[in-house]
Formats: sequence, C-alpha cells, structure tokens
Amino acid sequence: MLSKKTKYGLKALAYLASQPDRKPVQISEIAEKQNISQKFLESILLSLRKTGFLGSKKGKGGGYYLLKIPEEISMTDVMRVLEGPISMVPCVSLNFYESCDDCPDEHACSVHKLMLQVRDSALDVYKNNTLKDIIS
Amino acid sequence: MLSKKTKYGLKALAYLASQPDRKPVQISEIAEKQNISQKFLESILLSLRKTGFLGSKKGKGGGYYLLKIPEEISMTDVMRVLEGPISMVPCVSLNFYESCDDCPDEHACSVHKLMLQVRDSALDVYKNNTLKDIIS
DNA sequence: GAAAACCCTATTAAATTAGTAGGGTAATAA
DNA sequence: TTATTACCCTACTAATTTAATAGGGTTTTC
Repeated sequence: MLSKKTKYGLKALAYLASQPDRKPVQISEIAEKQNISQKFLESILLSLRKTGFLGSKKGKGGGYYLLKIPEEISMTDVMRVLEGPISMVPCVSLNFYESCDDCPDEHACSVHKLMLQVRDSALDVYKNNTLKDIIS
Repeated sequence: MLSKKTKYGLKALAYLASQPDRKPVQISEIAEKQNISQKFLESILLSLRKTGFLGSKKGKGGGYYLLKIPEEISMTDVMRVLEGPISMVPCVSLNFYESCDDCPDEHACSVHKLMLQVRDSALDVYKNNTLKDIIS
C-alpha cells in the first residue's frame, strides 16, 4: 500500500507543478485545495525541501516552490524519498539492499525471482514518468 | 512491502511444486526446510487450502499437496489471496476498488494516473508467471 | 486406540502510520 | 522596528497491522 505520506507528497508536488508561475505557495493553500491535514503536510513538505525537491521562503508572501522544472523531476527519485524502497523485499532492492536471514541461497529463491521482475517493472514506470507526465 | 505471510506462502507453494511427486508433505517439513515458524505457516497453508490452491490429508502420512499442476497456478491469483490488492491505492484496484474521500475527481488525480501504470505493470508480471516459472 | 497431523480461537508484542499538540524562529512588508 | 506571516521542530499518541505464540481441540489412518 502507498502511504498517505507519499500520496500527499505527490499531490503537493503536482499542485506546485501546475501553478502558472513559480511563486511560493503557502502550505495552507495546498492543504486546503488537496484536502490534506495541514500539520501533516508541513512535515512532508519539509522532507521534500531537505531532499532537494522544494525550496521555501519565509515571511509574508512565502511558501514552497519547485526547485526544478516538472519535466526534470523523476518519479523514481520522488518515490524513493517519500515511500522508501521500490522493491517489495529488501533482497531485491538496489538502494536499500538487505539479505534475508531465512534464505540460504538468494538466487534459488522463488520469491526473489518473482520480486525482481516486479521491481524492474515498477522501476520502468517510475523512470518513464516525470512530474510533468502525471499532471493533467 | 511484501508481508511475511505472502513470502512464506509463496515459498511453501514453491516447495510443494518442486516435489518429485504429488504426495502430501507435512507442515513440519516445509517449516523446517524453509525456516518458517510452524504455527504461522499452519495458518497460511490453511488459507491456501480454503482458497482452492492446496488439498490436505489428515492422519499419518498426511500433509498438504497442490491441487493443480504448477504451470496452471498463476501468480496473479496467489498474490491476490495472500497479499490482497495488487494496486498500491484502492482507487485503481480492479478487485478491491474504493474511491478516495479526499479526491474530487479521480481522473484528474496525478497519483491515480501514476498508480494505474504501476498496477498494470505489476499485473503484467504476475500474469506472465506461474508457479512453474518461479521454481528453479 | 494411539499417534500423527490437521484445524481453530484467542491473545499479544512490536512496529508503523497518520496524525495532533504546541510552541519556536526567521523573514518580510508596512 | 514591529507585527505578522509562515516556516521549522519536538514530542506524543491512537489506531492499525503484522507476525507470531499459546494452547487446545478433532480427525484420520495405520
């Protein structure tokens, strides 16, 4: 399941991407328009800022804004930051690899074999989608 | 993340599929060979029996066995029974559909758009893999 | 008729999620 | 410079899910 954090983060990014200009947008506006708890959204936007997706401006007229243009923001990166591993099991993860302690031989494991394909197909989708692609 | 239930269920199915014959295999044997808690595995196998994947035989010489041949057991069906929805959000689920209460228009939703593709690509993988395909 | 093996219910510890509460700090415009 | 706006940060918590564990049946089959 996709966490609400990821869902809200994606929606916020999409909202920012569909702004006519690149002026800062207030948290309260995004929260209201996208039906997201403001405080929760605050923490999500903060993490998107710390990971280099968003910039922020304080004071009156401040808010959050995209640091890059939508077509340069890959879903792969966004998903990894918001949701974490793309793989469904750590033993097939590229960025969050961990071996299974119950599995003597990874390459003989049928779960491994299946999940490797699932990871690759998901990765394919994420790689082929930028923020631009998913806004209407 | 894949739940342990699904992981263990898949491993158990694969173990049964790689038996030389179709004789019942005891829970204790599967649990030991695959490093799974026996009691936990018991409940998993039970649900696989109730959903028509496995048959069981009681008494001495009893155990669990596949009801179909491995090449006729689709990963799509197995995943739906063990893990539940294949989609990462209910609003793109074929078998477990639910609308989002925060989303005024599903078709304008960027999360929806992305997750639809992810679902289709995962489904593609599951449809192209039977139990036979994932055993070595 | 006893052992083997499946079947069933209830409980629980740990982890994660999705927030809530509440306050602090910095920057901007007037 | 001062009031306001808006970001920033910490801590806590209720609810849910997961991954078992415990313990006791019941049914077959040899």
